[in-house]
Formats: sequence, C-alpha cells, structure tokens
Amino acid sequence: MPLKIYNSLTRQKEVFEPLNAPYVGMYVCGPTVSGESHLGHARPFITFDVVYRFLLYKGYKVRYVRNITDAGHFEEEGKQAEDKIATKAILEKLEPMELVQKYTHLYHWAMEQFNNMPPSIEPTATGHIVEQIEMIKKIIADGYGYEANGSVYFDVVKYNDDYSKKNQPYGILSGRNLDEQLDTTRELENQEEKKNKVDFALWKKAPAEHIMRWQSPWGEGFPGWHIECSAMATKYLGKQFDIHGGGMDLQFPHHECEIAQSTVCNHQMPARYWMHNNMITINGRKMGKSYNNVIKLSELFAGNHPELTQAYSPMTVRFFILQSQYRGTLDFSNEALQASEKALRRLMEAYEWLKAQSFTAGSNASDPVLDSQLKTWVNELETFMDDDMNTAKVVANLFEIIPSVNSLKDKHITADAVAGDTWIFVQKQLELFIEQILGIKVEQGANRQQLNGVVDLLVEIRKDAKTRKDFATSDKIRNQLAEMGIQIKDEKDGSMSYTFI
RNA sequence: GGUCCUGUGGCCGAGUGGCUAGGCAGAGCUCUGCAAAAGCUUCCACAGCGGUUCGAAUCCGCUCGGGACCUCCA
Repeated sequence: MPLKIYNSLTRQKEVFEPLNAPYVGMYVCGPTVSGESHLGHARPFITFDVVYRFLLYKGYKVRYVRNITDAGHFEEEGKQAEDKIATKAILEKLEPMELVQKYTHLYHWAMEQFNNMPPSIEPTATGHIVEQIEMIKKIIADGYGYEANGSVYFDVVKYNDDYSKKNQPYGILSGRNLDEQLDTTRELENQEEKKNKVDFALWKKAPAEHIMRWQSPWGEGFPGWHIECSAMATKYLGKQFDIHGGGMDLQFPHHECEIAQSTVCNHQMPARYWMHNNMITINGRKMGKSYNNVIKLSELFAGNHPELTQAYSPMTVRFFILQSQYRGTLDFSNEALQASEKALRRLMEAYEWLKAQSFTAGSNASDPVLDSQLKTWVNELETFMDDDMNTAKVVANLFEIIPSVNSLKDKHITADAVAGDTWIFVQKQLELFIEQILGIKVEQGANRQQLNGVVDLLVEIRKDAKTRKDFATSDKIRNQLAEMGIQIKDEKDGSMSYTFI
C-alpha cells in the first residue's frame, strides 16, 4: 500500500510521491533557543522523528533539516523592537550566545532523552545571515520588498495581487482571505513604516540597545521572523522539496510568510506536502507561555511541577504522544500519563521476553486461527503507518498481539499453537515497529548491571526461604523490594523474575 | 468581530455509513502459601434536537459546550 500523508495545503490525504525518489527532503521548524523546551515542544519533534524513521524504513534517502532559531525575533513588532534572546540575556546576565548555547544543549539533551534521531542538518539562523540578506535583496529586486528607515518589509498586498492570478494567493495554506485580514488585523503602534498593516518584516533595524546585530545593505539590524526558514530550506533542500513540517500554530503567519518569500525568490511553492501536528493541551488549553501553563521537559522528567503528581520518563512521554494521532489535540493529565506508563511497561515486558526467545522455522500451527490472526495484526502495522502515520492504531494493534505473547510466556498456549515462521515474523516486526519506527527503547538506569547482581542475590535468598517455608523472610524481601520499585514475580515453573518499575 | 477545528464510556484516545478499536481504571474467574504479574470474561459510549437513509457516533441543519488562529508561539 502506498504511503498517504494529510497535506494541510490541500486539506486532504494524498499519496506521497517524492520529487526525486528515492531522495526525500524534509524541513521541520525547530525551536527558538531562548528558553527551555516544554512538553508542547516534544510533540512535533517526536511526531516528525517518527515520520523520518518511517520514511527511512520505506527505503527513502531522507535529508531531514531542522533549524535552530538563535537570532531572536522581536516580540511586539513596531512597538518596541525587542530581541527575545537579548532581553532574556540581560535578565540572566549572560551573553546572548552564551544563553543560546545553554538552551541548545538543554534542547539536544531532551531530544536524546526522547530517543529522537538527530536531523541530517541542523542549521542555525545566526549561521545563515548572509543567505538571508541575499534572499531579501532578491525580494526587493523583484519588487516585493521595500526599505523603510533601515528596516525591510514584504509587500503582502502586491504579492497577493500578483500571485492570486497564479492560484497562489497569500493565505493559501491557512485558508485566509487577505481582504478580511486587512479589516481585522489588530492595529499596532508605529506602523507607519509599513505600506499595509499585513506586511511583515524581512529585516529589522536594530535599536541602540540591541545586542544581536549584523551589517546589511540597510544598516545594522537583524533578520525578520520568517526569512531564516526560507533561506535555510532553500539552501539545503533546494527551491522545492517534499515535506515541510511544524506545529499547527505556525501555519499562520509563519508558514504563510515562508511560502510568499520562497515563491518570490524561487518561483514555486517551496514544499509539496505540508504537515502540521496539533497542540498538547492541559486542562483543555493549549500549553504556552501566554497561558502560564507550561511544563518544562526537565520538570516533567523530574516530577517537580505543581501540575505533576509524579515524574514521567522520556519514553512514557513519547509513548503517550504516539498513542494519539498527530493531527488531533492531545490532553495532558496525570491520569493519562500514568495510564501510558503502565501500558508501556506491559508492552515492553512482553516484547523483551519475546525478543529473547528462539523459534524454529518450518513447524505447523496447531491453532491456525490464532496463527492467521497474529499475521493479520502484524501486517496491519504498516498499513496503519501508511495511513498518515496513524501511530494510535499501530499501538492498538501491538496490544492485540501482546496477549498471545504473554499466553506463550505463561504457558497458557504452547509454542506450536502458532507456526515457528509466524513467531519469527512477529518477533522481527515488533522489533521493527517498536524500536525502529516508533523509536521506543528499553529504559535502563545507571549501574543496572550491579543492581541486577544484587537483586539476583536477594532472589536466591528468597527462593531458599520459600523452600524452607519461611514465608516471613520471603515476603519481607519481596515487599521491601517492591517498595523500592523492584517487583518480584513467582513464575509458573517455580523460577522467579523481577522487573524495575 | 473574522477564519477554522472540535465535543466518543470514570480518564486518555482510534474510528469506516451497517461489523469488539486500544490503553488505564472497575468487576468476576484461572493460576498462586499469600501476593503480584499474566490470561480469560465482563461493566461503562458516541453533547442535545431535528433531517437524509433500509440503516448514522460516522452525512446535513440547528442549539449548547470546548478550543485554535487572526500578536511571539510546537
């Protein structure tokens, strides 16, 4: 079955056909490193990590570009040109680049915790000032940009007039009508520089107190909000590439402006497939600074935030996110995270056990119904991914498969119920989907080996105690280990196993 | 005010016009020295009101509720 992707541009699922198969170019808007990443940021990066992994599995040679915004944008345009990063730097008494470095490290640390694969290229805005200036020059030369007082703006109205004739009006991605926007866009102060209030900045003149500043043909200043993505995507992926991803909240104005800029420079729509992940909400509200409901990733992993009743591991969070389809909102709650934590543990315990088994090919199934049912569930995994990355359904099917694995483990069924080839197939595909595609890894703490040795010893002692019918001792060992988060289980064959909770 | 999305069982979440989503929680059973785990079984649903249809959670309309974007935002 072919891979289908929901294209925000056309508002429908489309068969994915790369421009230059087997090569695929994918650009995803990365973070602004002026602060620590929060739970909301985790969603796009995990979502597109899975997209990346699945495309690789499909055999594509993917160049995945994810930028880092370290140049700082003005928060309130016109009113008081304010560089986000510079402002925070003064507050924290850090040099801007020192601050950028700090948060970049934290961001990379979080990505690693989530087991996200690094992108092929991770360009920074400050490293591409020249490319951005060149692009702005081109936009001005073509008549779609104009200078005013050392700043440069994009002429949205002219662009819209000209490109509407080419079926690419401004607002094509977000479904906005420019005339309506001209009526409804909020009035901001100091807008006299702009021809129209919908125009956006390509280059901004730096006020005296602004720390981050670069020389340009229009004086000292810094790049506008949207130009970096256009410049870097063009540089590394070409004039047109396959997939552009990001959060839904970037659809307007960020991606809309990106389309306008790139189209003027390159004469074509920059990306063919636009993918947008939906928001993570908390108590029904989008997580965001303006709502004051942000849970930082470090707080999430440590459990030190008023909204949290406990800590949640990176894999729990990843699994939580993958249990939903990326285009729907996902509501955070302790109850939901705890459910994911338990579900993930059950999944991984069964999976790890299965992985360690060896099966013999060639044997027949004594339960052909179960045998074919298992094969169906396994085969559906790829079908669900093909259907716009429906990880929710993939996970649901994994839980259809798990009971059979556990039944085999607990000897509720015998190995010959299912053909050896089928078990081998299940083994192989679960590894593929759980580890390679969903990117879920087994979480192990530090010093795990030593700890294993200690627990093994205690298990031995308990076994002896049980043999002597000294249940007081055996219970003491089991209960106290349980309190420390190590759970002992008496298996059917008299052996004991344990898991770290 | 404008544009758009959404409302599924205690919680989180899939979903095709007709067939059990799944997870967590709850109940029962099996196994077990007791537990835990696991397996099996089971309870709980499609905001409300109309309409289309042989048949709708799924299409249409209205009502009510929630949210997003229009300003930095994943």
